[in-house]
Amino acid sequence: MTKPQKAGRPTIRIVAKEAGVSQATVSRAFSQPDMLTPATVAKVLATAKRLGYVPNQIARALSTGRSGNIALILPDVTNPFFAALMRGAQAAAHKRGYATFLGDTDETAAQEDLLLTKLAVQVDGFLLASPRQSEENIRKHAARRPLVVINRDLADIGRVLVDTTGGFRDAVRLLAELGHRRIAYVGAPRGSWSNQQRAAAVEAAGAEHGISVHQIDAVRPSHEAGQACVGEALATGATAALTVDDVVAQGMIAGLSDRGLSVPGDFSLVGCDNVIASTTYPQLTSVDAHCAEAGARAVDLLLDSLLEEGPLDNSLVIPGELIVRGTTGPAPNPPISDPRPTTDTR
Amino acid sequence: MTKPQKAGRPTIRIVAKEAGVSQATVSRAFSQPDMLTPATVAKVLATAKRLGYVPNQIARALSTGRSGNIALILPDVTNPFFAALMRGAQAAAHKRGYATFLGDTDETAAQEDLLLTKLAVQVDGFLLASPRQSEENIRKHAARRPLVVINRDLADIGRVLVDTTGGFRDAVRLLAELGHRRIAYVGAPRGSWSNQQRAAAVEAAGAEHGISVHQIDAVRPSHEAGQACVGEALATGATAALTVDDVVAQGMIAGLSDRGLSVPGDFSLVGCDNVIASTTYPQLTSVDAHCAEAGARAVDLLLDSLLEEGPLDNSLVIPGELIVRGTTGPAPNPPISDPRPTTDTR
DNA sequence: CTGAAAGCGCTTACAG
DNA sequence: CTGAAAGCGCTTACAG
Repeated sequence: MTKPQKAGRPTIRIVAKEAGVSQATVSRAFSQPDMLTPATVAKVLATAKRLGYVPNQIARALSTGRSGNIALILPDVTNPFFAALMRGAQAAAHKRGYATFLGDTDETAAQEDLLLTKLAVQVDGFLLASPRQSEENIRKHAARRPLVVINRDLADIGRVLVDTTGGFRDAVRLLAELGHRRIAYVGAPRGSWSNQQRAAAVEAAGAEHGISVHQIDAVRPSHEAGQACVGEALATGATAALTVDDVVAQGMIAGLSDRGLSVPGDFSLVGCDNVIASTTYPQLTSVDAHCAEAGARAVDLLLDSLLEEGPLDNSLVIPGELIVRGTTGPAPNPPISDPRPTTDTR
Repeated sequence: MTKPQKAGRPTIRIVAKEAGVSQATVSRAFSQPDMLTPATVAKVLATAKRLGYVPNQIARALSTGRSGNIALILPDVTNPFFAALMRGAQAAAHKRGYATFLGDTDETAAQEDLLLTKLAVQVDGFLLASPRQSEENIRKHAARRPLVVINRDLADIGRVLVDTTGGFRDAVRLLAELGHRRIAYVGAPRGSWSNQQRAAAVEAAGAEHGISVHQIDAVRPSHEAGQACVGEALATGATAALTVDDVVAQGMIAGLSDRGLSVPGDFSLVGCDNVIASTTYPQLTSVDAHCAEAGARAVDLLLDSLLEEGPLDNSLVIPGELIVRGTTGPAPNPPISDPRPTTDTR
């Protein structure tokens, strides 16, 4: 086996010989220039540039134990929330000189575990978004490598939490003021922290305003699942729904329109994340989850922790607030009923 | 500086001592087990497992020159086309034991160049999707590392091309049959291969069917840009538009609805990619770009090429076909005119 | 089939 | 401020 592409790249030794200094000096010119005379640094850097020398990260990593990489593990890049999160995280990492591995777990705990294990040696730390895994397992991985969790509340583990409680409470209040008396909350996956948090907020706010809340579990936070939930929502007599994310809400718009029902005339809808919300038609009323910011702040938390000793135990809460757009309106009077209650939407 | 987390991980030496064999034998038990007695392999693997030993990829990479990593460089993960592409690529790479770096270039050539340079030493090859960079630059990088380009046609460089020509021709024919006589093509970015290909297909098919085609450049392939193009499209007297992707088409739906115009009653629309097409309202008629498949096949091409000698020169064309949904209908008679021709949509 | 040893390209105490 | 040398954890000709 030939070692691919080795031929062309100059090593530290070549540069040292060419510049008439030792390897150590070349190394220092790049990593600790203040240890050297400005003149030496200049000389080394100049010949390095002339030869096209770039420090080999892999060798550096083996020697120092630091790779300059992080990994972002998430359930599904195709979900706009995670895409935005990733964009924010990648940009923040790049700004601080780190490269980013991506691991898409396809919403499964097993893939999550596998990726965390496999990438461990190649990264200085992990970002784990909306983990589907057991707490015990997460702690096991966190003990091995610095790890920041996004949207899961685990004591003593670095975490960034988007707290949408306030936004959902405001949304319920808005619906109450608009005259809605029965509402639904559509969530998924059942075990996810974000979902539980939002469900609880809706429940509490519903009680406070004296309106009844029906909880619906979607199979997955997807467009299809949202569409498929419309029948159940209508069957409860709800005139409005809040959903775990905008994708599900958008699915519900489609499901309602399948039945000839329009939003917000016949039914009101509130989504969450605010990433595709402004692109749907009609534009979604949504709780802003500050996705990109959450990703960037998680990177900061992780990289800051790398500079210090001791375990990583910072948590950061980003409040998510309600953004009112075009899918919330007065309750219909009388409440509409499902025009095709017996038909499966699939 | 303490070397982070080094303490816990057993090395090959520990395993060798514990199993009573040499380091070479432990190494071979993992990478070339058929060189050893089954009994030896079993013994080594057992003690490795007992000690929790996992081969250190970094050390392996330094020694062999192969990292087991690839990088996917793309303009914007937030664009559903690229998100789907990435998902396909990452899954295919993972299936073959490779980890994937992600580089988001924010649609700029400079970031693209930077990421390609910085990641070079850490990867065995690159996937470069819809490059915004000069051909010369791409060739420079391709000479350094195996590289497969997606949606750019560069002779002698490995590439996967989604050929949507047929789909766009069919779309124009469909519009002609529906009675449309003036249509628009809305594209971006101007220099992109996909955009040029689609623009040319629409132009040619328009000529063939005797209908006039007006070309519009959107600033960026985004929802906002699509929305902003509606005025220009209506001003040309077009009754239908084809767009470079679904996001732009969705933006046009919004822009039309801003003016009280409905789709497909007042205006017909054809998008491309078919990734969010089924989630828009109304559902978009779109040309399927087989995004996930393109990503997966590009990975296969790249990894296959790593096994052989010589330069990488395979190209693969994936045809994209028209999927008719709800945004294409008969031409309005007479053609509608812009209800607010002088107002800026922004 | 197995081992001893050199080497991958860096970094970093330790001297001077 | 600079250098000689050991070491990071593997792999792989080369012997036997």
